Formats: sequence, structure tokens, C-alpha cells
Amino acid sequence: MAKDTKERILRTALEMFSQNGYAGTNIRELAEALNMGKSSLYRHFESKEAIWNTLLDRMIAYYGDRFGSADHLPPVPDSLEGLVEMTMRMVDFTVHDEKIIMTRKVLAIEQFRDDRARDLASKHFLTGLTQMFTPVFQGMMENDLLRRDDPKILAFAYTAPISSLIHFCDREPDKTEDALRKIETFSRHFIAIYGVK
Amino acid sequence: MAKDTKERILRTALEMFSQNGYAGTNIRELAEALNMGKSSLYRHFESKEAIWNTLLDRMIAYYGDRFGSADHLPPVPDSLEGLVEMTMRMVDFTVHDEKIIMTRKVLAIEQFRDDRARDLASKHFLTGLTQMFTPVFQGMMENDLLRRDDPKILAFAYTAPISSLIHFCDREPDKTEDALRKIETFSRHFIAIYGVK
DNA sequence: TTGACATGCGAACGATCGGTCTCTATAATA
DNA sequence: TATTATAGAGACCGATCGTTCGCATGTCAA
Repeated sequence: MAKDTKERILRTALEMFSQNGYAGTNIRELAEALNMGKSSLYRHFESKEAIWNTLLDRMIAYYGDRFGSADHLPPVPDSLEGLVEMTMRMVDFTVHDEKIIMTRKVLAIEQFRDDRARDLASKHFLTGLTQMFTPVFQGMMENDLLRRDDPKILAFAYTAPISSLIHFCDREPDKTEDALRKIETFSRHFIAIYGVK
Repeated sequence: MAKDTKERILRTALEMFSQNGYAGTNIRELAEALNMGKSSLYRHFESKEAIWNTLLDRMIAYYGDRFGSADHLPPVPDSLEGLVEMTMRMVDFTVHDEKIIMTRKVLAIEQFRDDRARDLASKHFLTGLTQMFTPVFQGMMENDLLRRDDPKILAFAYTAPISSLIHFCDREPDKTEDALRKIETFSRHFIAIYGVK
């Protein structure tokens, strides 16, 4: 019961932080959204900042679990079409999962104010996807699916445009389907250029 | 004199907004940074929100002047090396110009809260550079400098990674020189792939 | 010289902020 | 049943928020 309330608080706080930022969110509205008195909030967190820090802890831990460990690396596709499919599966998930969307949004808002948010933002928006795809491309090159090249540069050239469009979906969710099509078009263009026929 | 004060206010407000956001900035600190009483601020702007709206007006107008009109399109380079040089000249400017840096930062912070900021953010972070480079690439294809392809996709594939690294410089300015080198490496890799020998 | 206007200041306003206090309801333990 | 711990409620606190007020100063046209 207690644990449940704490989770509800974190969830709702993330919603509000991702819309209006930390400074733009006040605990009265947060308490109202949770249908509880302000003071009840303080049974579970000692301060507004503690909520924020706990959220950041969670985001960092989640990212580490999901993208940091070697055993979560995506498998090397066995065809060019497999790369497109794997990409679209990942992207489709990441642009529709509410929690991840809110995480990216709050990182975009707080990245210049909070050092830990800054670090995590760099991973989410730039280095994360690249590091994930580098071994994938390396494997595909070894299997003669992609032309031999620097896999790091290739991974960057592949993931950065996709990352831009994911971020675009956060900003304009109505155009998500449009962006997904653009990502697929880009992915197919990519394999047409770099793929070995 | 009056005009001067107004400009000083806008300048300093942009500095603070780009660091802590609109909600995270208070009028007292702003007045202190300007060495004037809070009430004096209200001689020039009727409210905090008016400062924000004026700033947004300026940003939108500046962007329209600089990137919106057809006569500000960059010239089509007459060599592949010319493309790299033009790119590096533009990027070097945009990652060192304080006002543009602050504009991008404040847009990143406020993009989910303010509709006009959202629109301008999409231009800054995604569509702007792509639209700018599309005719450039089209011209280079017609001049047989680049292999024939869809110039829009190519422009997107070229500018999105660069845009990501520009954004990275805003977040971690200490690593700007590093990022610039990466952009040049990427640009050269790009012409190695798409350039006509 | 006077009157009007623009610009600046410190003090203070009401509203709202994050946070605390005291009290009650509940549910589990002994 | 008595006791204790937990979670909730509303009133309330001091601090800070954006904003306004009254007044002083400087400038310039009449």
C-alpha cells in the first residue's frame, strides 16, 4: 500500500515535470492530481527535490539496465531487411511508451540545470543509440551484409537522424505516424547505400 | 537610452531563461543582474510574460530573416571540399555565437510548454537545416558533384547528425572542439560515400 | 519657470510557494 | 482489548513570487 502510493507519486510527478519542468510544477497541483493532501505527500518524500532526485535515480538505473549492460545488445540481423525491421521495432516502442517519452521530455527540459540530467540526456539523445548500433554494424560487416567501413561512424550516421525524429515525436505527437514513415524511408535508403547486394 | 535599457533587459533575460527556464527565473534576480530595482523593469515591460513573448517574437523574426528567405540560401559549392568548408564555417559560427546558443537552449527547455517555442524548436532542431541543404544538394547533383539521389533524404541524412552534435555542444560546451572534429569527420565520410569522383 | 513626461528607486501588496503542525482514521500486533 | 505504527486530512507558517505604489530625479518643450 505504502509502496504503491510512492509509485503513484513518482508517476504523476514525472507527468507534470515532463510537461512544465521541475520549477514549473508545484506540489499543490501534484497533490490534487493524486487526490491527496499536500502534507500526505511528505509522508513519502521529504521534499520536492527528493521526488526529483528519486525520479532521476530511477531514470539512470532504468537506462543502465536497459541499454548499459552487454547482454541487452540487440542481435545482429541476418539480412538488410532484418536491420530495417529491428530498427522499426525499437523505434515503434520508444515513441509510444509513455514513460520513456516523459523521460526524454523531462531530460530535454532539465539538461542545462541539473548535471545528472545533462549526462543522461547525452546518452538518450546521442551516444546511447550509437553505442548500441556500433557492434550491430560491425557484425553485419563481418557477415558481408554491409560494406566495410568504420562501424562507429556508420552507427552515428544511422542513429542520429532517427534520434532526431524520435525527439520530434515527443514535440509533436500528432505527427508520430508521419515520422515513423520517414524513419523507415531513411532506413531503407541507408541499406540501399551501404548494403552489400 | 530607453531603447538601450530594453535591449539590456532582453539580453539578460535570455541568459537567465536559457539557463533555468522561464519558470525557474525570477524578476528579482533579473533586476539584480541588471543592477536596477525590480520596479524599474516594469517601466519597460508590463509583465514577466511580456518579456518572454517579446523574446520569442525576436527569435522568430530573426530566424525568419536568417533562414526563411530564399535570398539567404547558401551558395552551391563547386567542389566536395567546398561542401565541407561551407559546413564547417556554418557550424563553427552556430556553436560559438552566444545568442544563438542561448536561443537553442531556451527552445529546448520551453518546447513542451509554449506552442510558439515548439514550432521554432522543430525548425531549429530538424527542418531548418534540412530545408537549407536540400537545394544545395540538388545543385551539387546537377553539377555531377554528388551522385543522383533524393536531395531531401540526403539533406536530412547529412544535417540531422550535425544538428545532434550542435545540440551536444550546447549541453557540454567544454567538448565543443571535440564535436567540431566529429562533424568534420562525418562530413568527409559523407562526401566519400556520396561524392562523384 | 513651469508643466509634462520618462525613468529610476525602495517599500509594500496579495498570491502562491515549499514545508510543518496537529489531529484523526485505520489496521496490524500483542 | 489495548497499543503502536502508518497514512491521511486541513490549518497554518515563513519565504518568495510577480506586481504595484508613491515619490524623487532629469529632461525638454512651452
